[in-house]
Amino acid sequence: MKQLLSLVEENYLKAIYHLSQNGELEVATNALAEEMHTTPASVSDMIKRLSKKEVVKYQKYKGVNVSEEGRQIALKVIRKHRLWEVFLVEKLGFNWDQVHEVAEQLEHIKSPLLTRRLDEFLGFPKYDPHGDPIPDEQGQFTETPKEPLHKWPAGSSGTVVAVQNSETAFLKYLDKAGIRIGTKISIDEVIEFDGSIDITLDQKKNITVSKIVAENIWLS
Amino acid sequence: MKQLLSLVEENYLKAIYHLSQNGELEVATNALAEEMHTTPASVSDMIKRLSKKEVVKYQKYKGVNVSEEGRQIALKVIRKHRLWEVFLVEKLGFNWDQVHEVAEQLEHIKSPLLTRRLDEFLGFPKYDPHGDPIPDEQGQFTETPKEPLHKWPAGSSGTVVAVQNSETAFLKYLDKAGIRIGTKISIDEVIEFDGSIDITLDQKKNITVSKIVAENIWLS
DNA sequence: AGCTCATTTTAGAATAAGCTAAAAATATTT
DNA sequence: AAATATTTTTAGCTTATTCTAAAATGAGCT
Repeated sequence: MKQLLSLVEENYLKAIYHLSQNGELEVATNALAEEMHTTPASVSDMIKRLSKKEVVKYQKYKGVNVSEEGRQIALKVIRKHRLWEVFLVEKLGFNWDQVHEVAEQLEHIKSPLLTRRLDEFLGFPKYDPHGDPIPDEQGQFTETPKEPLHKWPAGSSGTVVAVQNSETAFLKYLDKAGIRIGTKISIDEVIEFDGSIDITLDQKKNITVSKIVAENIWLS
Repeated sequence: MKQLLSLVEENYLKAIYHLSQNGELEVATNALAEEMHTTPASVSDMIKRLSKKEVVKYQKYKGVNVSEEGRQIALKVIRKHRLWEVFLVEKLGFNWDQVHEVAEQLEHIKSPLLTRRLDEFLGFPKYDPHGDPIPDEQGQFTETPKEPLHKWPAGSSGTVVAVQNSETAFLKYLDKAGIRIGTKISIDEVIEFDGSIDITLDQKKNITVSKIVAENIWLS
C-alpha cells in the first residue's frame, strides 16, 4: 500500500538510506541522531514509528535499515532532490553551492506528474550538479564506478565524477580551486605525514589538497 | 522583524486575506473555518496565536483581519503561488485545472533567491494562468478593473480576464466549453427565471451558462 | 428587557515530533 | 568473568496543531 509519510519521516528514511551500504541492520541510533541533528532518544521514538509503518527493518539495540518499501520511498525523494538541483543550476543559474538547501525543501513536493514533467523538461538528466546519479521512476540508477581521491596512488589520474559533501564552504573552496565535475586530475605525490596530496588539474594548474578535501572528491 | 510562520499559519493568513475586502475586522471565525476545512474552535485558537505574533488584528467576537505585516506575508505567498502556476503551465505543460494543488505546496518554499530567479526565468509575468495578478517583490500589483459575467447587461461584451474558482471540475467545464483567459464574450440574453445567460464566444460559438458559472467568470 | 438562536470562545484531549534524565542492554577492558 | 564504558531505550514533559463538547457572547424578535 502507498504510504503517506510526513516530511520528517521522509528525511529519516533518506538519512537511513544514505548511512547504509548493504542490506544489514547496520545503521546505529547514534549515527542517525548525528545525521539528523537530534538526540538518540528522538531517533529511537521515530524508528519505532517507521517500523510500525513497515518502511524500516528494526531490532532493538541491533540497528535499523530501510525495508524494500522504505528504499523505494527514499529513492523517490532522492530523485526529486537531484532533479530540482539540476533545474536550479541549469535553468535558474544557481551555483552548485546554493542548491542543496532549496532542494531539501523542494524534494518533499508530492506530485508524480510534476516530477515526471520536470524530468522531461530537463531532458532526462542522469546526474545532478554534484555528479550523483538520478534514479528513474522505478528507482533504478547507474552509479559510475568511482573512488575517493585519497585512495588513488601517485602517478595515476582520473576525472572528477562526484563530490560527497554539500556544504557551502566546501563547494566554494572547490570553485575557487578550479575543481568541478569533469575536471581531469593527475595525482603527483601523496604526502605521508598528513595525507595531503599534490595534484595537477587539467594538465595545467598545480595545487595541494588536504586529506579531508581528498576524501570528498571522487574520481573515475 | 521578520516573522517565521509555519506552513499552516501562512495558509491562515492567505485565507484571511482572501476573505477580506477592506481593512475592517470583517472576517468571521465561521467563514474562515469553512475556508480552511476545519472547525471554528481550531480557528479561534490559531487566530490567538497569529494575533500574538501581530500578523493579524483581532478582537474577540468581532472578527479578524490581516495586519500590514500579515498582508505583506500573505502577498509573498500569493506571489509564489502564482509564479509557480505560470511555471507549471508555460514550462511544464500543465493544464490550468492541474496547477492549483501543486502550487499550494510550492508556495511555501522559502528562498527569496529562488522566487526572484523564477520570476526572471518566466519573464516577469504580470498575471497567472487564471488571470489573477502577480504581486511584485514589494507586494505591489495592478488589478485590471473587472466585473463578473452575471453583472453584465444583455448586449454588452467583454474579454475574460480571470476565473474565480480553482476547482478542477469548474476549470474542466470551461475548457470543454471553450472558455479561457482572453476569450471574447458577447452577452446575448439574460434569462430572468434562473439567472442563466446566453453568450457568444469569439463571435462564433453560442452557449448558455448557468448563473453559478457566470459568477465565476470575470470580464473587462 | 428578556428569550432564543447562531456564533464564537474556552476547556480538555489527541497526535506528531522533539527534549532531558534515568534505566537497560551491549561492548570493551582488565 | 566481572567491572566499566558506551549505546540505546524508556519515561515523562513540551510545543504545535487539531478535534469535540461545553460555556459564553452577541443579535434578532417579541
